[in-house]
Order: sequence, then C-alpha cells, then structure tokens
Amino acid sequence: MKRTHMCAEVNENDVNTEVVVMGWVQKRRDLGKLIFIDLRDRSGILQIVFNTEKNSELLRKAVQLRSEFVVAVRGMLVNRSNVNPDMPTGQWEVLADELRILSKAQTPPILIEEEVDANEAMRLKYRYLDLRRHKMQKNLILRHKVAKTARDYFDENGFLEIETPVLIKSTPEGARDYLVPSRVHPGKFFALPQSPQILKQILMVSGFDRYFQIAKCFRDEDLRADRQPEFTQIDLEMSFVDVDDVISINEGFIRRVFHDVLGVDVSTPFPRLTYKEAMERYGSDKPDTRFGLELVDVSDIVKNSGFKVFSDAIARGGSVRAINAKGCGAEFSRKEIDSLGEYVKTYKAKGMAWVAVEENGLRSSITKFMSDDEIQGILKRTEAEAGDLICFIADKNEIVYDALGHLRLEVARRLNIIDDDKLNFLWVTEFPMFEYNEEENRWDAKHHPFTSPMDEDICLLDSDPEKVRAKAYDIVLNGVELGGGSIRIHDQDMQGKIFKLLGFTEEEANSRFGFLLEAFRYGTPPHGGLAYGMDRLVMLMAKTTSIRDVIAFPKVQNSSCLMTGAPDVVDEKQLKELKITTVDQIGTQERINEE
RNA sequence: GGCCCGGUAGUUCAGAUGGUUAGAACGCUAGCCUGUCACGCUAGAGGCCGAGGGUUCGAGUCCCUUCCGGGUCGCCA
Repeated sequence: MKRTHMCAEVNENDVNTEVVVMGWVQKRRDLGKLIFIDLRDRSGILQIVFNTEKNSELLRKAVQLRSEFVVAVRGMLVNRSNVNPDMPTGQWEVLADELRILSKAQTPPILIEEEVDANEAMRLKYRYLDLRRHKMQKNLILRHKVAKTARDYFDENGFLEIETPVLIKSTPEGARDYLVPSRVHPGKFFALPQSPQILKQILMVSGFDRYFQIAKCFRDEDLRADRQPEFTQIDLEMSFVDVDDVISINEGFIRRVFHDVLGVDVSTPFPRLTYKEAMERYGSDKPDTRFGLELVDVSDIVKNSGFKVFSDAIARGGSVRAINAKGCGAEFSRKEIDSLGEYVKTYKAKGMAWVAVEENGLRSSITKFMSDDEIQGILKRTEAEAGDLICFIADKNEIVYDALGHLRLEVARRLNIIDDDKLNFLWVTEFPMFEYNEEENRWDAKHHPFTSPMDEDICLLDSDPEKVRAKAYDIVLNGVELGGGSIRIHDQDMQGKIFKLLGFTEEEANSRFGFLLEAFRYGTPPHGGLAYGMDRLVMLMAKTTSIRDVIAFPKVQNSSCLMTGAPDVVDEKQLKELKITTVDQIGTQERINEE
C-alpha cells in the first residue's frame, strides 16, 4: 500500500475516491459491530470506520487496535452521516476496506492529548511521545518556518550563510566554556563556541561583507526557563555599517518573519530607548512596555526627610524611587503588601516602604516620619489617586532599579494587566561600555571587548570610563531580550586601548585573541552585527513561556537529558586515549599508593 | 551554592488536627453495544505514598538526611 493522503489533507474532491492513509491510532471507539478509529499523523486527525455489514472479517481485525498502534488503512473517503463540526476533517471519514497493523504499541505512559498537564519530567523522559502532541508538532513546525524565513530573508538581502567551527579555541571571558579534550594533543582542549562572535568578525576581515548563520551555541551555566546549555542563534554580521544600518535590516527581518510565519503585521521602526532611559523609566534594560507603572524618582523631595532610610540612601549617593501601583491600595490586603516587600528582597532591596491612598486619608508604613510637604510632593509626583498604592525603594541606584523593575512586573502580573496580544518591540541603545567588577576590582566589558565606544564618548575613555557609552543595542520584545549586538572596533589602536582599560596586559590579549588582533592588521572594514536567541524568538511566537517547548530534546535544570541519560560515564578506554583521569580515580590511586 | 514549590495507582490529583482496609478521574483489562467522536453500560486489575533514618503504641501525614522535577537569586562577556 502506498500512502495517498495525509490525514487532514483530504478534501471534497477526494470524496468517493479510494484513499490510503497511515498513522497512529489516536482513539478507538468500539460500538460492537461498528468501530471508529481516529487516525493521527502530523497533519491532523481523520476518522476511519469499520462496519461489520461491510466487512466482518476486517472488523475483527480492528478490534485488536489499541492506542498508538501504527496502521495503514485503505478505503473510500465518504461524507459522514453525522458531521463533527469540531473537527477540521469532521465531514468525512474513511470507510475501511483494508487494514494493516504496521506496528503494535505498548500502552503509552503519558496520554497523547492536547490537554495533558503531564509532569514535565515525564514529558521529557518520553519526549518522543510528548512530541506526538499537536501542540508540540505545531511548535517545531513554527520553528522550522522561522529558520526558513531567516534563510530566505537574509539571502535576499545579500547575506551568505557560512558555517563556523564548533571545535574552537577557548577565549575565556563571559560564560563558562564547554570543553572537549583533544586526543591528538594530550592535555589540550577545544572549547565549544558561546557564539561565533570572533569568527564572524574574521569573516568580515575576509571580505564576505554580509554573513549570517543559524548557529548552535554552548554555555556551561545554570539553566532557566529561557536558558539552555545549548541553544541556537540567528547570527549575522555586516561590513561598512553603523548602528542604524544594522537596526534597519533587522527591523525588516522581524517584520518579515512575523508576517510570513504568523501572518501578523508588525509596524516599524521600533521605538528606541537609551539604556539610561530604560533604567530610569522601567528599572530594566529589557523593559516590558505593554503596561505603565513607570518608575518615579522622588529623591529630590525626600533628600532631607526625617525618614532616615530615605535621606541616608540619598546621602550615600543612591536614590529613592517609587511606582504607583494603580488601584492596589484598595485591592491589596496588608498581607499582600507585605508579600511585595518580601518579593523585593530577592533583588537585594532591604525593604519596601509604601503609602496606600484611601478616600479619607493615607494608610502607610512611613508617613509618620515625614513632613506634609514631602507627602504632598510625593503624591503629586506619582499622580496618586484614591485607591492607589505607592511603593518605594531606597538604596544604591543599581538595587533600586533592579528591585523596582521586578516589582513593576510582579504588580502587573498580580493585577493581570498585561495584554498577551500586544507585540511591543523596542531597541535599547547606548549601553554603557564598561561595568565595574567589585570582586576583581576592575572594569569589565558590558557587552564584549570588541564593542566600539560611541564616537562622542571616546574622549572620556581615560577620564571617566563609567560614562562611556557603547555602540551596542539589544532588541527586546515584551520584556524579553530577543537579541543583541554592536558595532565592533576595527581600529587596532582603539582595540589596544580598550584591552588596556579592561586590564589585559599585551601578553594576555595576545594569548587570548592574538589571532584576531593579527587578522585586524591586514585591513579591516568597519563592521557590526547582531545575534538573536532563536529559541526565545520562537518561544514568544508560539506564545509559550519556556524555550523547552520549542526545542525537540531539551535538557533539564541540572543540564542532563532525561530521555538519553546524558551526560554519562564513558569507557575507561576512551579516557585513556584522551589521557584523562577523573578526580575520583586520582583519589583511588592516592589511596592505593598510601596503602 | 542560597531561597521557594512539588514528588501518593500507568497518568493527573485528593488525602485538617498522626489512628484500623490509602481514594477519585482518566487510562488499562474483560464482557455487552451499528453512528460514535470526552461514546455508553457492567465487571475487574492496578500502590515499597521518591529513598534512607528518626520520633511515636501507631507515620502518606511530624522531624532529619538524601535523590528527582520546576521556579528564582547568584551565574549567563
């Protein structure tokens, strides 16, 4: 038998013709002398009917069918007497003439149903069953379409897809590397790329002008709902460009991918926020602008306040900022307000002061310490009305932003005011070039050490490195960092200066990035680019909240794969070839030696 | 590494204050049923209550340790 149709791809024109369909038994409804089968393939579900009047022999065979058997069915596609309006193929069914059981199946440990809320561990252990679910198939089909659209779009815009190696030189900095031992060079290791960053820059030196790649990347760090140890970037780089060129080609891509894959029209250009503005208004460098609750700085009002928590924070160079949680004063109990106070402690805030505005007065933890002028000033600045709850954080700016930025999101979630249908794209630009590393007592690159400073800030490099802004940009969708990039340094002298500022000696810079620095000596075009977290992009397009839902075989929080059991021990022989001894073995060896 | 939530039939869950024989739904097995599509009806099987230790006359329930899954902080140039 040769398959003629996918289950859900039959139509009126096929009625009264013979079809052959193959797939999995989704459901058997046995009425005695009449058996219905819902047959499922990746296209959908089609009902098969076995009728004793037509073929009693065949019906006896159909009795054996169970969930997830793989079968082939030949028969006439007919109009149903009882149409099922809830099913895309509900007006037809196949009147079976022949049934072949291609493969029997054990009863599956999880049900292949849309409404499964099976435990995720169970889903991941039996991932092949979980992936049979329509929703998961839809997600992976969506992912395929995103990848295809990326290839089409970038190809049409003159980008070349070029593969870069997966076994590369470790350039420590940033995330922890995954290492691969070399058999040929005992004691030496390859690293898996955290991103193709340096290699794509070298492709610019080679004159490829526009490069892109759908690249696997690896970072040996702890997992989150939106972070896996191996993930996929849509990575691109362009020569002879500045910030606006990169932004514009990427706005085109986003417009295209949402249009082609989801049929949604996204309007461009996207709003741009500087890093400074994003932090001051939203307390985050990846603000969710689908709702208000913006941060308000009240430092000037309370700098001399009798409430020492406020005045002291400001005296120490910090600030006091607030959000007006509209309606929460009326809505939240004391217990709920206190739980917000607990919530901000996650972000190192020592506490949360609050004022609930009521019809006939204020309910508050702090007003007794403050003057009327201060209180009135705050209410005016925060545009407080009866029913509102003003929440304050006083601390170092860094903590104030972080705590209030997260509090803002938490309040919005509790108030359920986030519109899931919105697609709020924006660019965050003008990131600081450096951030101070308290532990190591030096400046680190906020993006990476090849990021170009903004032209107008170059004069500040020596005097005020903290004030230098970079030609770096992130693209944000609904509070999720979708991607980021920068214009790179193409000038050797500037690169040397930046390395020096980052505290690299010449030898260190050479041993880490020598090959790149050398490449730059042979004629380097100005260049820049961007990389998307493809998993996150697909996750948001699929309207799910975990990238595990758009990755076929994801890993769990401890970086293992529940289906295959990776990572696992390997043969002694393999280790021997690699000249690798594990600490456990060393321990054993030492114990043996001691005895 | 820290904090929070969870782990009870195959699956999803319920099991106040410790108390005799641990329940439900779905799934599964068998029988009946010719228009079902959450098919229906009848009967049935199925449990080291994650693991180990402790308290107690008695532990699914309380305590300690540990393992597993999720969220989060740190981490993620």
